[in-house]
Amino acid sequence: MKESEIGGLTCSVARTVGILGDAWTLLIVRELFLGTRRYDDFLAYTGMAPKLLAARLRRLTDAGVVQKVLYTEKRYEYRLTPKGRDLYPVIVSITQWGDRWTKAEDEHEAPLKLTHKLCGHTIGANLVCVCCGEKLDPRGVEATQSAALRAERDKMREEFMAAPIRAKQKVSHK
Amino acid sequence: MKESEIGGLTCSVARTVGILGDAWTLLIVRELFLGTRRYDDFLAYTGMAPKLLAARLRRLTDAGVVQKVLYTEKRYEYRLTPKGRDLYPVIVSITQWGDRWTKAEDEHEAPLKLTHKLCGHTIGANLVCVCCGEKLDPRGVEATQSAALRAERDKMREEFMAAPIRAKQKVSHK
DNA sequence: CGGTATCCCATTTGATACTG
DNA sequence: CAGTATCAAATGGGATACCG
Repeated sequence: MKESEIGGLTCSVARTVGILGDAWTLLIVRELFLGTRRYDDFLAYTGMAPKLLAARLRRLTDAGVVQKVLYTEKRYEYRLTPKGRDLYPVIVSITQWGDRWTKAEDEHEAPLKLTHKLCGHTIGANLVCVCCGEKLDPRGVEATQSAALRAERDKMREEFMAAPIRAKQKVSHK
Repeated sequence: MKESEIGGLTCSVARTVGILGDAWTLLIVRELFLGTRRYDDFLAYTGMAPKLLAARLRRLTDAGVVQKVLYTEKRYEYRLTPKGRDLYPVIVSITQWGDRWTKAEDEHEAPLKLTHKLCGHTIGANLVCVCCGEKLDPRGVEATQSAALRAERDKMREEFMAAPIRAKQKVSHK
């Protein structure tokens, strides 16, 4: 399979990854949440090549995550749509994981401090069950695959096993 | 800047993205949370080339997200470390965003149903403030950059503006 | 089964220049 | 400011071979 085909799979992770799944795009999303809106600012703060930025912004607008908004006669800026703003939990989760696990020895301060306006405290974000409000962890959650997802995974596995080399190996054992 | 240098920045998002920031790696992490542990199973369920899988697994083990565990005399399997397991909020956020926004017209069922064992209900995960328990959204949170982050961003911007072409453009306006 | 190594072509990246 | 154009270099990815 090609990287570009990942977005076409049944899995929600795969589909999301098909839109956001590269480093530059995630940096762009970070910038959007920091308030960056202009082409040159994205260039300046991410350090990426113009061609790449253009391609990524097109992908994000095509996906409906970002929209081009006219802000003067002929100047556009890029803003998150509601769909894009809904990526907030994703970017916060990523940020907090980075804070917890990638901090350098001599760093005592998180690069980005998130303050919750409502209670005035620095945020530790938790992922909780909407239903009962308890914190979620892998052990407390059971994942059930839909019929469609299971079918697709089984098919991938079968195709993998049926590859010429694998098949030949099986035969050679007789 | 090169994509490979992103992980060296001050920003937590950039550092995390330096480890996880490509489509294949995120699919591998998905598989790990689904219980996949063996090399060939990763190949089968992701459809990626062996060379790429080897490179990604090495990066993940180097980063301490995954560890190789001997499960027979000479067979290794790949498991999430505590650092890796802590990626759960990231992968769940991604999954749920995909469920909400990338579902096809004729799909009525989420590909992956997450059931919270404690309360027995399908999960809708919320990101909440640890302090007051309220749901977090971009508008309710204020992001403050650390001195180090601000310095790095300013430097990037300056370097960008100082690039030969930009400088020349400024001069030409005289 | 569980990988690593190699060859090879297609695509992408990234630095820089150029344009409206 | 907001992009396109160009081009050399790197990476991707597919097939297959090979080893414990």
